[in-house]
Amino acid sequence: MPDLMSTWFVRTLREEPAEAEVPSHRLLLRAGYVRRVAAGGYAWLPLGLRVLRNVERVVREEMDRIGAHEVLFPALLPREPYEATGRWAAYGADVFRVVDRRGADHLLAPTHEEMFALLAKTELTSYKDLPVSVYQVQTKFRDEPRPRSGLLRTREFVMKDSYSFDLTDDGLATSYAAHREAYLRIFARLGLDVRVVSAVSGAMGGSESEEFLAPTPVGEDTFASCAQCGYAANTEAVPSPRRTAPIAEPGPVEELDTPDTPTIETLAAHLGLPASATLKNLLVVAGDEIVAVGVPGDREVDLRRVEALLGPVRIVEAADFAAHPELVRGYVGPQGLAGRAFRYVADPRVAPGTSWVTGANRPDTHARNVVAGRDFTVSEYADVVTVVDGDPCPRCGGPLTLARGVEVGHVFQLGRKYADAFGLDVPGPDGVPVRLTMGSYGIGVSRAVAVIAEQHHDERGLVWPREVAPYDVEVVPVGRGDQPAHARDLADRLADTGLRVLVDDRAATAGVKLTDAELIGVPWTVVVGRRADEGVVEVRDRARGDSAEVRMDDVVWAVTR
RNA sequence: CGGGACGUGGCGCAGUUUGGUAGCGCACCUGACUGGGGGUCAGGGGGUCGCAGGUUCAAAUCCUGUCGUCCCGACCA
Repeated sequence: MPDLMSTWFVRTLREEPAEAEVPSHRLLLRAGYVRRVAAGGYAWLPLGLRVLRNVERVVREEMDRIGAHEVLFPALLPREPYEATGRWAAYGADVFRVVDRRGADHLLAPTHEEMFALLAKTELTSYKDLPVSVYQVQTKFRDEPRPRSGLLRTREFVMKDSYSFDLTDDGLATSYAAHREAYLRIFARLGLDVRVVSAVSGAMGGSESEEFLAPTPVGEDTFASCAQCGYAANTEAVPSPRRTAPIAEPGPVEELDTPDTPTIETLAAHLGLPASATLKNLLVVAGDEIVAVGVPGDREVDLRRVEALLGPVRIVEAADFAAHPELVRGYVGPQGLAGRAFRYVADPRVAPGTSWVTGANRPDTHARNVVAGRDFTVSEYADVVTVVDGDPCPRCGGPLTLARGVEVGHVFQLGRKYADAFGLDVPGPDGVPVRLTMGSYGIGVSRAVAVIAEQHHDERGLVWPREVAPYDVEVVPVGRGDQPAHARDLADRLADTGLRVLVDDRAATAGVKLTDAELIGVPWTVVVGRRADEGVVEVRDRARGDSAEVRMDDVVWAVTR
């Protein structure tokens, strides 16, 4: 049976909701797909729910195709398993915690690695049970610091998460590859343009990890790609090139009188040197330790990457300088840190043998010919700089291009982190216990709906890909004569063939109905108008924007071609 | 959490500077006309001005506090 718009309780909005900035948010609100309930919380209205279900259907079909088994866990989980892996503490403020009437701690699950590992522990009793992959489509909760951009970043969202269990590293690689392929099929079917990029694993732990980023200007992630060799990575995962040789044989360290040059810009201007010849030293506080981070002066320190290395940090403040008189604000140099207890983390460009102009640890004084490995020691090399457009590709050296994207999927080779935490073993063929290895794989299902809208819209409204569209066809009667009756009749016939049909039988003007049809974005609109009595209607293709006059008997053919 | 903006009928906004009858557009209801691109005319209903306290003869407007929302930064599907 076709659905009738006249009986709907949902209305389209003529004006832009003030709260919405990004296109997907604006259009999903205006077209009546969702309504906001709280910051980062949305109600799915009938149209939106149909799209969400379609995305879920595609995800399930492709997960089932690689042999994964669907289950469903609660979102409300006990504290203990998360204690075992250390994530009760590690997740910090990002997890919603609830206390029950007996005073016991629970959490609203941000992800389910622990629970699936425990399920595997009780259910998998032999090497013969492996490999196996299990998944669920389930609501996740994360107390995001800042919900944003409508459905792109919410505090409650639908995620497909799956987990693979293998006996060997090779097996894990195979399971990982199967998921990766399934993800590519899923996103292709959803009509999403995605890039697979190398990623850092973050809170999940594990080694190999790739993100599926959907390029869009409103994306929160920045990724780098190389047109020459196809390399692509989240900028947080792009390694810095190691500078190989010093430019010339450096002389001894020489102090320079450099008054009023506390910044790299003022210093470079004063000396007439490029900023890249200087060594910038950023001091951060990690825990109760001060760590110096050294990068070429023309580079920005990426604090996210520093935090990936050191945990949460803050930039030193006046009080820290007061507590450490040997640190001269604006004139810090690593040679002065030698012999003191400071950790010195440096970009690989600060390679042994390279020579720098840097602070002399005295007010208004810098030093030149300061050589890494001779005059100071780097305690640890790490990728801590912000990657910029045009940086060399770590694989082929070609120029990298930066672009923004939204993460719609992420695949991890977790390894044995969770298996170790729970003692996840099964007897092998020889009866000796084998420690399992895990992978974990996520797709942001509700986010995908927004990202599809982000990638598929025009100035008139949404333009859904066929597979996820709430309906296949919208039938719009225009005219007061026999058109409404013809429209109902045609809609019934279309629905009988299995098409999902919406009829705009509202008592509205043609303009309102046609404008709404474009806003709602169903792939095909059938306008039953002037020539309905002759059995001729107009079939419009929302994506291509064209239309054709078609005999009513041929509409099914026209919209399924 | 740091920075910025904003809370006034369902939606979009004005009114706040300089305190004095709460207003406009859309939407909604009734009637008539119109009928292939958000149509016209006439009539109508609907608002604790986020909340609490304070100042004042009088507060949407001034003061204090508080809650909420959005945007920019640090985290993730």
